[in-house]
Amino acid sequence: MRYSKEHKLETHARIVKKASVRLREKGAHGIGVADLMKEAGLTHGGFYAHFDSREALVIEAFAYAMDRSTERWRKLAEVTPPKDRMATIVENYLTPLHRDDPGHGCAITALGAEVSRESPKTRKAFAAKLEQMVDMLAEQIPELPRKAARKQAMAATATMVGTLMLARIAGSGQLSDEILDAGREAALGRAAQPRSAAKKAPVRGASIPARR
Amino acid sequence: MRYSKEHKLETHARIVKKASVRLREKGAHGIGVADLMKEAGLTHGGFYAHFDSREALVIEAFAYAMDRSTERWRKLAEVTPPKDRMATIVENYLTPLHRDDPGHGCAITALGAEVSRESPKTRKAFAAKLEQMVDMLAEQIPELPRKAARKQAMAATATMVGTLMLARIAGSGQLSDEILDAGREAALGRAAQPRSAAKKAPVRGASIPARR
DNA sequence: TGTACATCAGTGAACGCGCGTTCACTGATGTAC
DNA sequence: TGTACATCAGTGAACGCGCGTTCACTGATGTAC
Repeated sequence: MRYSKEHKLETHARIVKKASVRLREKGAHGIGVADLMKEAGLTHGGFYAHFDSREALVIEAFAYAMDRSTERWRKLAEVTPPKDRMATIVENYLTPLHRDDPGHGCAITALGAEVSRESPKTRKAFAAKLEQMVDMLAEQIPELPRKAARKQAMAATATMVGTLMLARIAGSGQLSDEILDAGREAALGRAAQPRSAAKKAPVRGASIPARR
Repeated sequence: MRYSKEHKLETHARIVKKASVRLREKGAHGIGVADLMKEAGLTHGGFYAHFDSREALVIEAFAYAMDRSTERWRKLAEVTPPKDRMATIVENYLTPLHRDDPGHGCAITALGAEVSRESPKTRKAFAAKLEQMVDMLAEQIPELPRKAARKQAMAATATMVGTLMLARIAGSGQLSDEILDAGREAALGRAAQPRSAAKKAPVRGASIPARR
């Protein structure tokens, strides 16, 4: 069964995409090559026609997840008035929906701690994507000088990531919602003027297609 | 070789203590039972005289790490003027030393994301310890009403945890230090008045014995 | 245009290895007499 | 006090299993003639 030129690329992309979801759900070591291939409708034997090693797939899948998030926030910012951009991102990030669906959510929260323990190659690849994301967020604060905007973007990212992680540890009950509230308020207070809608239920996915 | 009554308890405690370090360093699944026992100077066969399963040790080790951290911050607050307490904790938390020594550092940052994927039993045990830590921190903000203090404690914890995680992803270079700076500033700005020493090198371990 | 051959993405069995767990055994020390 | 026995923390071999990786093979389709 020999396939057309694009077929291999499509298959490769499908494996990466599915892996990026399952790895975020189960952790960087929580799912094996065989199951990852099954996700893409293949058997494990074909894996090494696409990747040099399991680690190579992990690196690609992490990069994919980070790129999708960065792109998602960038698009969300694009359709939002400049002064509300950071606030809108925070509100879309710190939601019960995001907390309860790590597979389609932020790779930093889901995999960041594990990444810091991986090989330098994996860690550095992830760090580069992290910096890209921070840069993109800094661009959403044009009213500040570059360096200050970067600092604010880093702090906002840290608060969002930390809050989401604490909320996931707490499960999905009252404590968890309390944590989301606290983090949202803190990140909003620092990020920008709270929008009029700041106290209403967040609207994640309303103006931007849900990530898949 | 039959031992005295206390001997088993001492051995048990030693296994838990050593495991809490190695698990924070290597991740919740990054080190095996045999190596954990070797850390305590024992062989793997004796493990099940002390624990029902590997997971049981993991739960104890996580609880131990969280208790030590909570106690550490509580003691540090005790020797600090009330209005500087949160700031002092933040300064002691967000340091290159802490970033580069996860084994003796915060279990939330090192293991939180993995915990959220573990069994409900493990996750709930960890969540209970997290809430204890938040309560302890809230007590360090007596000038606020209970609920507001809790919120602030949660937000500060989230910012600290998130910042430390981002800094570890970034390694130990310039980007990483920039992240620590940004997080410190954000957490301080929210936590309390920055101390006069806020811009100097942090003094982690100066007034409080280093954790071991 | 038609035919023979080459290609290579994908299959499924097999590999070596490390893991969590089990188990028969050891032997120093506590206890019963 | 002295002696025989019981205890049980700790040892090290063995188990079953799942993992990442390798490999001989397949067969539909591209290519050479």
